[in-house]
Amino acid sequence: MTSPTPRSPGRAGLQNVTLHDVAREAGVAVSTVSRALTQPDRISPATRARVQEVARRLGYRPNRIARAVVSGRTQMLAVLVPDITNPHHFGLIRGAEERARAADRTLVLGDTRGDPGLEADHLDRLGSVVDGIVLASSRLPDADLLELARRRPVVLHNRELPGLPGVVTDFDDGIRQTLAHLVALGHRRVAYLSGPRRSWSEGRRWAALTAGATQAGVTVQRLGPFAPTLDGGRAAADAGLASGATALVGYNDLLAIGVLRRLEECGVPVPGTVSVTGFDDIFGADFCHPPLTTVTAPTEEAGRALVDVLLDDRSPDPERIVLPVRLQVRQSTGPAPPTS
Amino acid sequence: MTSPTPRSPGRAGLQNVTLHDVAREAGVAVSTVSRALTQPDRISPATRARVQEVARRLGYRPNRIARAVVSGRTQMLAVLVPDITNPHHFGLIRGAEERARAADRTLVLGDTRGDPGLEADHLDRLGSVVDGIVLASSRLPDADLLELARRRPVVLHNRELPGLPGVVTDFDDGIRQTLAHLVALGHRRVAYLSGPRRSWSEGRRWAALTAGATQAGVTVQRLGPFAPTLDGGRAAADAGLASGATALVGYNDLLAIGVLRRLEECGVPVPGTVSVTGFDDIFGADFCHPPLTTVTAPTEEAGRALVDVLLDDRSPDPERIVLPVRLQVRQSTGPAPPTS
DNA sequence: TCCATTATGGCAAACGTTTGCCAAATCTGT
DNA sequence: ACAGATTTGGCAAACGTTTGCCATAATGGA
Repeated sequence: MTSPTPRSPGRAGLQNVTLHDVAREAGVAVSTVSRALTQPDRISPATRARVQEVARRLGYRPNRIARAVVSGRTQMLAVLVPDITNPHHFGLIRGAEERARAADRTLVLGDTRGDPGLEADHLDRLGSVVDGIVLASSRLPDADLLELARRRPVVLHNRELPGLPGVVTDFDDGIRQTLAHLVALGHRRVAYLSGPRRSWSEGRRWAALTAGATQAGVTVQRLGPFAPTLDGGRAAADAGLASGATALVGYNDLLAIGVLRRLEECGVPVPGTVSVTGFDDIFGADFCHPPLTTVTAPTEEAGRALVDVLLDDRSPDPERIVLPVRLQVRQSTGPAPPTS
Repeated sequence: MTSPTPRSPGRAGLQNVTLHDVAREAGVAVSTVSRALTQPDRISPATRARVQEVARRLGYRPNRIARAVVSGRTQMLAVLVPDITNPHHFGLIRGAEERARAADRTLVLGDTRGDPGLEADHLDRLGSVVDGIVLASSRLPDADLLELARRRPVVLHNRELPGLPGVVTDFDDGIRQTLAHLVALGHRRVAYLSGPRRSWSEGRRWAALTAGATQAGVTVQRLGPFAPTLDGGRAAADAGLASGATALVGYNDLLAIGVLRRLEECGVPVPGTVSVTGFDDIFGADFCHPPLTTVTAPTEEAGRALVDVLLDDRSPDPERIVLPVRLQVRQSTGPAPPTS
């Protein structure tokens, strides 16, 4: 069973059997074949059966590209995340996929590496191909986003922009809970290990932190920015130690885990000397050493909500959903050391 | 600055400005616009400049769908992985993206969840859209893969199939190194915590293990199958302990880390009572507790090689690349306990 | 048996591009 | 100033579908 009759190669040599082939073989018009396959009620049972049989026998597969050129829809949705290797996005992706599948859409994923240039590039390529776009933690300027949204439905994750629908994690509350936890443990000097300055969530967390700090009467200083990665965390650990703070609030878990690793290497007891917290509750946060106290968010629900909002485009005005968070206390936080 | 003149909505209400619009505005033919933008040398500098100016002013974006319907190529490549949340695939994805970008292709990612049905579904939807497909650890029957390959260029990762190009990790050598390491530590009874039976790599690992075991004069038993996840590992831990083996070889790191967590909970010293190894060297393998001895493979290189092979389609015969592995010894393995 | 419905299938246009081919215009060398 | 070569831009077909519209065939009621 080698390759069968090498069908007419066409210009691309790829297209297999088309509606025309089926039509010719079945002795009917192209339109009849099309209808027999997509609107069966429109064609008599006899013809329909014959056409379907021929289509099956020839191994006909509809060309979705050609279909899209007339319908204007590809039934594909794009999800762009800044870092696909960040476990934080897993839930989002899974949730989005679940809903996309339920709505009979194909999800395509893209990784922007947190680079606005790459993000724009991806959008340029995908923009005219997909029916809608989920942008997670976009780093693009407001103007670009608005312009994009004029061409395609767009939903933002963890970025707020008047006029565009979005789903955001309740950062403020997460930071508030973290701070309350630390204060209850007796911490009075807190250092924030900041992430990418251009990131919306970074600004949001810092704002919440300063607000909460003044209210609770503790001092908080901002260190960094650091790369939101394990390596970034290693650098952040040193800065955090030098700052004299007794508690380090990391921009996210990736960074916080990097901090923990560095501290362990340096023999600094956690939480004995310094407490560490993260944000996201990613894969690994519960089995690093010590397990990380962090803020957990319902990311799968976020993914579901994002796709729901995207597909539910007959929105009166842009929908805005805020997802609740919860502080997951583990062993990386403890009472502040007695000194100070 | 609200939305500008709402352009003619068309049937889909999405298409923005087309070649026709630019042509009309610039007072030239559609074909001239097309050429001015894609083959600049073909058009006089004066006309070219005018057309480009108009295109820019109108905000023209080529419709890649329409472009694809004539060229037969979308410049998109698909990468399908069985579990996008498995850190093992990160390197592959990153490497593939790097090469795709270099070749000016767009990479779209799909998650099959290790389910042949979903995998087929994805292929059905993407098959007629992308120019080529990278299939990582495909669970599809051979026949399906061959049929798919007849329609689109396909490259397999960690699956061997005569007639199709592929890139595989040197499982045999990885298992061999693992076994040698354990034997050197004095282990004589080894248990293999197996993964999905349908997986090609599973069969491969087990074969290598039995072969190596008889040669080294140690006994090895196969437990499972277990789900290749953290939870699967928890179940595997209990089975492993009950087996009386002094060393547990996990199907992959995800499973092995699950084993470690379960053992820690149960207060079983690792490697004091039992040694544990994994495969893949994923994110987390170096900061779990204790850090995991595992086999590391050049996954980024795999990703690059896969795309290279895919694009280099003028293959005389299907290319087959085997990537070397290295045992990364950490603290989860140690001397066999003195008993026995 | 005849008229009025309804069911069925075909024709052709359309979607937004690219591209082969041709005619007109411009240039070159004498 | 003229023949030939080259450049420039337009026409129209093509890619594989979907779909509005029309003509014919089949069906129903009287």
